[in-house]
Amino acid sequence: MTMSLSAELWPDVQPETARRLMLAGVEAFAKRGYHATTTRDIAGAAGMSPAALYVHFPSKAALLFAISRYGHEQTLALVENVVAKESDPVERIRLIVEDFVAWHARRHTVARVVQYELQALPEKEFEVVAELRRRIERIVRDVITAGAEAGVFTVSDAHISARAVLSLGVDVARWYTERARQTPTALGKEYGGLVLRMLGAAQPETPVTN
Amino acid sequence: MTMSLSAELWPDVQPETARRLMLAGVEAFAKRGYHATTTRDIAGAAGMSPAALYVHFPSKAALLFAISRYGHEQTLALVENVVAKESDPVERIRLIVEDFVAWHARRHTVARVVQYELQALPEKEFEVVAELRRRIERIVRDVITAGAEAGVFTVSDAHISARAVLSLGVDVARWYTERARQTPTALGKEYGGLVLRMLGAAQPETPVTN
DNA sequence: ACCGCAGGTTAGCGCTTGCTTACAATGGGG
DNA sequence: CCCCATTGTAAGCAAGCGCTAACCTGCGGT
Repeated sequence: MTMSLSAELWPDVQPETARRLMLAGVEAFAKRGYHATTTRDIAGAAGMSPAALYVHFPSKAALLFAISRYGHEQTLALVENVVAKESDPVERIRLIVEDFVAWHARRHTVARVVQYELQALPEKEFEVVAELRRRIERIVRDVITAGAEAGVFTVSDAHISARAVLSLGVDVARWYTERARQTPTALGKEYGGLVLRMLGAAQPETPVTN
Repeated sequence: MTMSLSAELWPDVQPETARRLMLAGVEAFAKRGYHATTTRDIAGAAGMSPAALYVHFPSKAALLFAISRYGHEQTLALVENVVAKESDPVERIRLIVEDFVAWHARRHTVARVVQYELQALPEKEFEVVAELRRRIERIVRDVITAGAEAGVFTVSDAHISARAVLSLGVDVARWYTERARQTPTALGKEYGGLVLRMLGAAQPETPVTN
């Protein structure tokens, strides 16, 4: 049972035409940036007339917000999921990084918009996603703090460490392309190992897993 | 002997008015993005009429290119400097990261334009800075490879490791602000320690300095 | 058979954009 | 003393922008 990419990305957006517009928007925003993209570009790429966009979204900014919000909710869910399923700080960080990095690689087009087109959001909409971002950062920081207190991590500042961990994941969206030599999953595992060493976690026999 | 920020950033650009335009451009591009910035914004911020920009730059894109090129040349020079002065791979990486991170923090406004407004450059101009970027990445990768062959680093893929090291530095430009709790220099030292652990370098007595 | 509405189109409005043209002021060299 | 290069301005053009008004069309419900 294959499904369209847009249905996979935004399963609960109806109708399918709205999803096609979001997909066209994501691709254009990721490649050229929000402000360099015209509503005609988006509608044209979705195979529709310029005015069709306004049947489904009140403005170009609202389309960006829909994309940005869904993306942030997905990454937050990812992180929350790990914390819910696993309690060991080391494994929590490993899995968070694996999933976070893999998502930013597999969904690098969406991720590029999510991470780098924030500033284009109107103030109110920006505040909504900013709150989601704070929750993500807080979770990572708390896991690191817990690990440090348990003695399994060696860090001088959980704030800075959390930033560094997220930086590694976020920046993947900037450089990853389909032609990369590693699959998203493999890259996630690799980065998981790098991060654990960075946090001074006790090491398994093979320092970096393939 | 104090000097204006613009003279400090671009000492060999003449006349001073051109530098003021570059400074206004940097600030606007960093805050709103290239495409959301108008030539009227830039000229206005520099205290001039809209047409004044075209006395010193043939186009808005040429202004961006001047900013981007200077910035890339500065970071490349930084990295080349370390390699010229130091030969031990561990110290090379430590100093590269310290300087690279400190630059991205201290000059975060310029760095934001350098790292995130690339796509707005016309193709020819983009190719010029892309070549500078490749040289930076190559140097870092070569140092890591040398360290791995000397047995002082433990990495499974120098390509990925170099990307990760640069990611940490680049991403600083995205989140650093003047209100950050660490000075650029302190942040650089902190990140130097994190990176050395990430690369599996043999550790001094205190794993993370400061 | 008819309605109403969701979802689409064509045409175009009012405004802003990057950039150009024509012209003014200033000041150092012959 | 004049000349002209340099550095700036005022005014405005052609194109493209986000968005809207007015209208068309097919279809499920009664």
